[in-house]
Amino acid sequence: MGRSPCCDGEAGVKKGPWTPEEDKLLVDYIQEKGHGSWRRLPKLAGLNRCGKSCRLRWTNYLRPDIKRGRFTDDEEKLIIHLHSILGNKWSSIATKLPGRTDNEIKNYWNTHLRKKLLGMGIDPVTHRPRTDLSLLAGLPALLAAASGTNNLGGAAAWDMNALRLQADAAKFQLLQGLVRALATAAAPAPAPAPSSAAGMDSLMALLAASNGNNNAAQLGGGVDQSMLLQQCQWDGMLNLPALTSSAPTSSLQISGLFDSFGAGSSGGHYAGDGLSSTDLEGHGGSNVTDAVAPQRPMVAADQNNAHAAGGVSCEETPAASPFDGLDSLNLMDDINTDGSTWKDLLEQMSWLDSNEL
DNA sequence: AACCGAAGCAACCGCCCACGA
DNA sequence: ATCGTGGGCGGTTGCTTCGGT
Repeated sequence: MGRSPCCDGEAGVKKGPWTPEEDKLLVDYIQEKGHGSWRRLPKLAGLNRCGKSCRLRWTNYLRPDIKRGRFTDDEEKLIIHLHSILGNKWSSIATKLPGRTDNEIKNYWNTHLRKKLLGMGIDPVTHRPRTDLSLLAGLPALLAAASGTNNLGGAAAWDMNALRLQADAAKFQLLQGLVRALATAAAPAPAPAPSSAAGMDSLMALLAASNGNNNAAQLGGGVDQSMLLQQCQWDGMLNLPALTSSAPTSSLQISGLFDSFGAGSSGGHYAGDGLSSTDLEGHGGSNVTDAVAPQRPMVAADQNNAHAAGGVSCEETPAASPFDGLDSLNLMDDINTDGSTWKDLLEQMSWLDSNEL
């Protein structure tokens, strides 16, 4: 059904950019009498605009409490965090960012943050690592072909970066599954949440087993497991509500696991999320930093992206971060001549999926 | 200097929902 | 219970600006 546009039948109603004179008419009228009925406002204010246009102009641009200018790092992080929970509920997100309008946040998301997340290998819709299995399935051949030359051109190099992001994403997903498996295994036990050391040991054992080789310190590609684990920890915290929604009995275990890991991280304590929409009530206004997402450890791709996009986390990551080692991530080493390593990984992932908690 | 494509953003469009008659 | 209206929302468009060639 719906209703007809408010300006239907109003021939000659002006559209397009507002002039300073129109702005003044609108501001003066609203400040003196309030907006009242938006439909009647244009005529009363002497504007040749439709009411809807007036309302939009006022709420998105002329309102005196609007904060203009560049989004701060904290605002960026908060938007990303809220979007991971609320989705495209821009008005809801805007209520947590005083002075920002839903339209402004929406535009900023579409033009900046969405690209930034994509560049980090994170799906901006699900906020999970991107895993294009069809691409991964073809990865061994692609990498083998790419490794056939030591002189990659620009396009080929770009492709390699994309492939590395996909590879990282696959590992993150695998690790998430392992964390869930660990939490479920621990669920029947009445014991308190595992300590950081105990949790780390258990995960290391699982990772070693899952890796299918005898080198417990490596998870392919020369990536130290503890580094990947912390990456997984960061990612797991961001996605915890979605992960635990299908396994409520183990959510506390998972939260505890992440809590204990997070307590010692350089980014400061960040409790296992478990954040509901009602929890958000306390995260607005001056407490913006209380609600921001945890700092994601940097990987090489992040640094490239942050450099290009004025990233939020690059400068704040200590130079001596253990994740600096990921700069040397070399996926070539992940691939056996027959590509069996990636095949194993994909099989492990499908096993995890078929045993969804 | 001129042209062109990309990026950014203000504004519009159409649908939906709440509410009152 | 139904219908019409006002207002709000998310998605999209198109203009402007910027940077590269």
